[in-house]
This record gives sequence, structure tokens and C-alpha cells, in this order.
Amino acid sequence: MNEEIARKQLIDYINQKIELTPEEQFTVANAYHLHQIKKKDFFLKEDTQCKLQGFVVGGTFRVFYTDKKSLEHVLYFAFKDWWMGDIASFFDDNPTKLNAQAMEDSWILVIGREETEQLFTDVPKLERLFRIITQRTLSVLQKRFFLTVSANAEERYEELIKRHDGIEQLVPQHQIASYLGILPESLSRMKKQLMDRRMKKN
Amino acid sequence: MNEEIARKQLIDYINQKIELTPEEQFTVANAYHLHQIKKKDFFLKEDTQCKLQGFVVGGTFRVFYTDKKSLEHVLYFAFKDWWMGDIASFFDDNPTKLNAQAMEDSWILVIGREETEQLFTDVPKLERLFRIITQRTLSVLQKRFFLTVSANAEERYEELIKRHDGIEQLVPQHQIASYLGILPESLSRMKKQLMDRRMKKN
DNA sequence: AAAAAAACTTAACCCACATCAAGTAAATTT
DNA sequence: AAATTTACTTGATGTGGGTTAAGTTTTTTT
Repeated sequence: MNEEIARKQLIDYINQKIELTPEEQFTVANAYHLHQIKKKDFFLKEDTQCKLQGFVVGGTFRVFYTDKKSLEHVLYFAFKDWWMGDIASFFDDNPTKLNAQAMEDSWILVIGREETEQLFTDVPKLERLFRIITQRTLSVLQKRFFLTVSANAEERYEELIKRHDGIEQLVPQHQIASYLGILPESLSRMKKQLMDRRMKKN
Repeated sequence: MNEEIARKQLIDYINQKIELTPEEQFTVANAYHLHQIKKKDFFLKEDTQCKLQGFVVGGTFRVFYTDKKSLEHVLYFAFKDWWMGDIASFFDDNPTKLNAQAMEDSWILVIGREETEQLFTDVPKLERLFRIITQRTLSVLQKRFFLTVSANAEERYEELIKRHDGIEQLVPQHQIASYLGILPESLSRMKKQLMDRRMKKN
């Protein structure tokens, strides 16, 4: 992976959504810089001031909070062509509360807060793109929130599998439990019950 | 309340955030139309196709989902100068799953989906405003989600009171319970326990 | 290849909140 | 002002998933 190829991937992604002139493409591409994040290293670390946004070029991240009992709660997993960042710390000037940790050696295109604002000034069309991306993200989170308050862990699990088939091959089970909002022990127990029920039926 | 005054209120709100020329102000103002929503009537109703966005000029709404057991789950309350709308149905072309019901006689400025898109074309500066509003909304929802998965009902209650002092005078208790993700019986019991603990201390 | 660490499983017990039921109080309708 | 509906309270009982603990299996490190 090199920066040129990574930037091309970003531009391809953006071109699917809006049209940019060659000059605009150039401006956008050069605003981002490629970083490699080794497995288990962090792109975002809670209590730090790094106000970065990242576009995942390759690899996998888990984005999570840590609660006061030191339990981790996965907000989402980020794969190729996903955006990651801490929107909250873009407003409050506080250190971030989010963590984003690489689950395998990964590459991301990174941009800082000031550069982002400069970029929006230079290429106003991006405002529209990021408005739409943010609205879609909000819509997805609203659904996830609703599921969390209205369905039990088993229903949330089946919804996750349905919506993201193959995730169990990509992500360890205890992190799926964390995404579902339950403990690894509970997910293990639940899967056994599901298996037992399927055995009885057949 | 009349449309002229309502539109002025919207423009005042927007002027706090971005600068518009008089012509732009005119274009924006005229894109919105004033509706009165009587107490208990709906601005959004699940399973309908109405793709509207509203700016609350006066009054109060509760925005909620209904789960498969017919329990209602409040996503947020909307007061003066708040935006309401179903972002999800702007993407999926499905009928909305959200409800927005007036809790007292209320007034909102309403705009439809097509008109919104036209407005963004006519006044591109609005893209930026709505990007920022949506990012802030997303940030707030992320915090709410984290609180829901990491704190118990009592902690969520105290957080709500702290963040929105006086809400108990504005919103009936069973709807606060619904916002907190518990049943009215549980909130009633919890408040009693809190009182009892305070009595013992003094 | 051995040692250590991380991931997963299973089981007994526990608790925050749900469920069910039956009341009282307050607000709305007639 | 009486009747009805809606909001709130209280108690007994149930349960999904947490807690604790002790295993086994798999992966990573040395």
C-alpha cells in the first residue's frame, strides 16, 4: 500500500457520490495522508486531544467507549471504505472519549480538524457529501438505538448476522458481544441455546 | 402566531449560525410553511409516506418509535427552535417508522423532501449549516447510546435531569420513563427509592 | 516446541427491571 | 358536577442477562 494508491481509492469512493473536477480531486487527495496502524495500535485514544478523521483504506478497526467499570462498548466496526472519527470532540473542545483500535495491520487516510475545515472551504461540494454521509450515519445509529431499547440480545444478534453476514468470520466473538451490549459469557450461553433449539426441531 | 413571524424566527435562528444575504433569507423563509398541530395530533405518523422536515416554532413534541409489543420508545422531545424529521425515510424510500406527536397545541414550519433539495441547490450555504446540525445531533445520540448501554436507569435519570433541568415540569412522568427506556412503574418506584434515601441522609 | 496469554465455554447464583394486578389521584370529557 | 379516561403508585412475582469462578481451547510469544 502506498499513498498514491490510497488517495486514488478515496477519490474513487467520492466519485461514486459526487462529481469533482480534476483540480478538486487533486485538492482533496492531497489533503489526506496515509498512515499505517499496526494490529492493536490506536487511531483514536480516549483522553487525548487528537482531532482526526480517517478513511479506512484497508484493514479493520473497532471503535469503542470504555465505561467507568472499565468495560468496553463497541460502537461500530470500521472496514474498507468506512469513515472513522470523533465528531463529538469537533464541537466540545474536550479530549475524545472514543477509541479506534486496529484489529489487524491497517491503513487509513488521515486528515486533521483544521485541514478538514480548509478543505470544505476549498471544495464546497464536499459539504453536501459529508452532510449526506452524516445523515446516513445518524439514521443507522437511530435504528441501532431503537433495537437496543426494544429488542433482547438474541434479536439483536440475529439482526446483526442478517445485516452483516460473515461478520463472525471477521470479528472475535467477545467483540461481537461487546457490540451487542452483553458479556462474552452471555453470548456464549445464548449461542448454545440457539443450537440446542435447532437440534430439537430437527 | 402567523407565518410571517414564524419565518422571522427561523431566519433569526439561522442567522445565529451562518450569514445569509437578504435574497437568500427570502428564499429560505418562503420555502417553509406554517402548520398548526393541535395537542395529540401528529406531525409524523409511522407507516405513512410523509417526508417532511419541521422546525418547531412553538410548543412541544415527543418523537417516538413503537415496538412490536406496541410499547412506545421516546427518541427525543422537541421544543422551540428544534428540528424534527425522519432522516431514515429520506434514504430508504420506505414509509417512516417515526412518530412525532404534539404534546400541546404547537406550531411548526414545514418543508417537504423535494423542496428541501431545491433549497439546498438555491442556497448552497445551507449544506454547511445542516451538515453541522446533523453532526451535532449524531454526537448527542452517540452519547445517549453509550449511556443506555453503560449506565443503569437511575444514572440515566439523573443525567437527564442534570442536562435538561425543568423537564419534569414540561413532560409527564410516563413519557420520561419512555425516554429512559424503562416502564412507568419502574420510574415511580425508582423515584420513591431516591426520596427514601434522601430522607435517611438528613 | 514450550510457555504464556487471550478467547471461549459452562455452571451456580444474583439483581435490575419487567410483568401482572389492583389500587388512588388527577385531568378531560360530557 | 358526574362520568370517564389517563396518570401515577405500590406490591408480589418473574426473568434476561450480569457476576463469579473454574474450567478448556486457541492464538501468540519466546
